Order: sequence, then structure tokens, then C-alpha cells
Amino acid sequence: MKKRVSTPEPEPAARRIPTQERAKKRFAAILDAAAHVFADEGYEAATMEAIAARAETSIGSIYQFFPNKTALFHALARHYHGKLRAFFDLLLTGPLLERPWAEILDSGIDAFLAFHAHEPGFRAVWVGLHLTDELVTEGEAINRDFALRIASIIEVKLPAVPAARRQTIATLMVEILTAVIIAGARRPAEAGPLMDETKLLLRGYLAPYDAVRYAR
Amino acid sequence: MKKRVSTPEPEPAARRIPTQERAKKRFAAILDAAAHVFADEGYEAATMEAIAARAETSIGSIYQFFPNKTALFHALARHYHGKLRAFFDLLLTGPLLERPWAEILDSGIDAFLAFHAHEPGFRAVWVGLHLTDELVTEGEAINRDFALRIASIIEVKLPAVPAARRQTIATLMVEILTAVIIAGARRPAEAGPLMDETKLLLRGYLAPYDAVRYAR
DNA sequence: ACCGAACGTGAGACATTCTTCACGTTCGAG
DNA sequence: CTCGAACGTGAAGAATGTCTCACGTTCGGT
Repeated sequence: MKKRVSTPEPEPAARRIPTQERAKKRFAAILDAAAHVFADEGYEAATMEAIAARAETSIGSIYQFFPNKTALFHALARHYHGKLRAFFDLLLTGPLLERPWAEILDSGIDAFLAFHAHEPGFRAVWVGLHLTDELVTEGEAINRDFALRIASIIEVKLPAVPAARRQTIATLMVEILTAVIIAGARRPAEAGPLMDETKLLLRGYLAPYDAVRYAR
Repeated sequence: MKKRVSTPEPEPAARRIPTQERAKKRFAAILDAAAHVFADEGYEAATMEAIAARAETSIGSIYQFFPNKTALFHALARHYHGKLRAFFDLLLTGPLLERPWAEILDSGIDAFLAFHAHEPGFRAVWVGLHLTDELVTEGEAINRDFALRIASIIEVKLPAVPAARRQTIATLMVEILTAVIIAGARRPAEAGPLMDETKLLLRGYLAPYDAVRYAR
């Protein structure tokens, strides 16, 4: 279950790629089941058995497509990484970008919240990705990607923000959003107020830079 | 390793309480080793074997004092909870509280950072406490405690903050500090700038309430 | 010096989970 | 309809990890 420090990672055996329709369906069902089970139990506690059961298939079938548990999790991570990309592409090319900064902030956060609510496995993957060294790399990639997109929005909408701090601010925003969403999931009763306060926080914090454009 | 839904939790057997000096030393060594191993590997991946090895003792000795792995982790959590309490008591009774808000914020964060750096296991415990349902309760207790102390500082130093939002703000601050510290540990190179930006963020966000006292 | 209590040990019982594989089934091209 | 390839299955193998327990050692009061 755990890799000893010296193990040279025995090159995960290649697996079958589904060609028939039923195999594709099964593949998708496994991925979906994995998302739910990982979300409910966490990476370590989730068992292949449970995932197979939830996908209404057998353990053997999972191993037809994924060489091991880690690979399954990675596939899920890539899946969500792609979805997050699509989400941002939509946001960055849509009409929202023409609105004032405060509105982008509010609506962007709401949209991201909706994305989270709609993809139950995403949070689990995101959290799980920072758990073990094995998975951190993938998680960092998603986070960095996320931060880069935010930085590009800041560059356009808040040109008064010093370029040197732009990336740090974007990173901080990602970390804060992540933390608040996770906290909200932990205590649903506080989720609403906490999120509202977070919006106020981010708006208030960056307000000086937003004001510049009107100040001169 | 995992509890099945119906298991009625078989009442953890009582363990020996160390009376002799050598037993106390061993007890402490186990706790210390556990902190490091949990920090390095995470709760699930940490093995009792590894903890015993690090404490330079045998597995059997651990089970002399702790009925199971969870209990060991809980003991560690209580240990750090106490230390955090002491940390805040020091802060809340010290001369720092007489200084202006911005200074309390900066110095308080620095002190908390130092606390973290000085207690390597604390972060691991803090993170681990939110991983499995089994441990969430303890983690929430620490977080709530933390937030209450911050709220009480806000009440004194920033009386302009509406009472209704005080607790939410304090909770948000705890979540943010946690997130930034964890992120900093993940990417040490960015830790400094990220923490500085966090200070700016919190200061800027609450500045309006701080200004009130001088404004009238 | 003596002795009961406290202590320390680690092999192994027991349990869980990942992963493989040989076998049976279904599909679809010809 | 035929047949090879793709597919699905789950019992069993292999690995790892938690926790117990019978035994040997050390301590400290008398």
C-alpha cells in the first residue's frame, strides 16, 4: 500500500483501451463511482472493492482499464483538471469579463461554487491530491493553472496591481477559496456566511487597486 | 483498518499509565515520534511500526499506553490543543494586546508562525484531524477554540466590527491562516511572499474598522 | 538481598486490501 | 453463421498493517 523510499516505481503495466460501447460505458461508470467513493471515504480509505460495487461491476473490470489505485485516482484528477480548464475558458471568453471587477469577483466565485456543487468528486480529488507525496504534483498543477487564470484576469481588470505581486495574490486567492469551500463542506451551516464574508474580504482587500482607475 | 458502518466501537481497552521514570520517558518519546511520523507520512500512511522505530522502542510498548492508532493520534491532538491554548493565553495576557490592531495582527501571525515552525507535528495533526470522520470532531474543537480567541481580540481592538460578523470573521481568519501555512509548507519558496501578502490582505480587509476609532 | 509490581519485547494471530489470472461470455467483421 | 478478439468475473495470491500475549527484564520498597 505504501511505497518504500527506494522502490523505483515498477512502471505501471499498460491497460486495455475501451473500443466497444459497453466497455466505454463501464469505463465511465468506474470513473464516476470512483469520484463518489473517493469523495465519501478519502483516498486511502476508499477500496477498489467499494468502487467496483458502486459501479455495479467487478474488481477485475477496474484493472482492465487502470493498472492500480493510484492510476485510477490520477485519471480522475486529469478528468477534473480538464473540466476546470473548460470552466475557466468559458469564464474568460464570456461577457462577464467586460463587467467591473467587483462583479467579476462575485459572479466568478458563485460560478466556481456552482462548479463545485455540481461535481461532487472534485473537492475530494482536490483535497486528496495534497495528501500524499505521490499525488501532490498533479494537485499543484491544477492549482497553478487555476492561479494563472486568475492572475490573467487581474492583469486585465486591475492593472494597478504591481506585476510582481500579481501571481502571489492569485495564488493566495486560490488557497483561500479552496480553504473556504472545504470548511464550508465541513460545517454546512456556516458555509453561506463564510462565503459571503470571503467575498467581502477579497473585495475589500483589492478595492484600492480597483479605485485607481476612477481616481485619476 | 476501517470501521464498518455497524460496528458499535468496542470501547477501547484501558491502558497502563506510566508511573516510573523510564516509562514516562518512553511515553514522551512515543508521542514525539508519532508527531514526526504523522507529519511526514500522514495519518493513514503512518505505521505503528515506523513510530516505534522512530521512538527506538517496540510496537508492544506503544500498546502499553495507547489502545490503538486512533487513540495515539487523539492524544497527540490533545497535546497540541493544550499547547495552542497556552500560546494564546500568553498572547492575550501579554503587552502585545495594548498595541494597535495592525501590530497585533502582524506580531500575532508571526508568533503563530513561529509556533508552527517550532512544533513540527502540529500541522500534521491539524491537517489530519480533518481527514476522516473519526477525527473531525477533535479538529473542529481546536479550530473553534482558536477562532473564539481571535474573536475576543477583535471585540476589544476593533469594536466597530458588527458583533454578528465577529465570529464569522474570526473563523475565516483561522481558515485562511491554516490554508496559507499548509500551502507554504508545500512550496517553501513561496511561503514568505504568501505570508506577507496574507498580512496585507487581513490588514487591508479590516482597516475600515480600525479607522473608525480615529475617524470621529 | 528479596520479591511483587511495573515494564519492555517482538513473533505471530488476525484482518484487510491491492492485484492477478484463468476461465467464461459477448461482440462484430466477414 | 463462425470465429477471433474484446470483454467481464471473482476466487485466490501476495503484501502490508494492526493489535495481542506470553515471556523476560528492571525497579523500588522492605
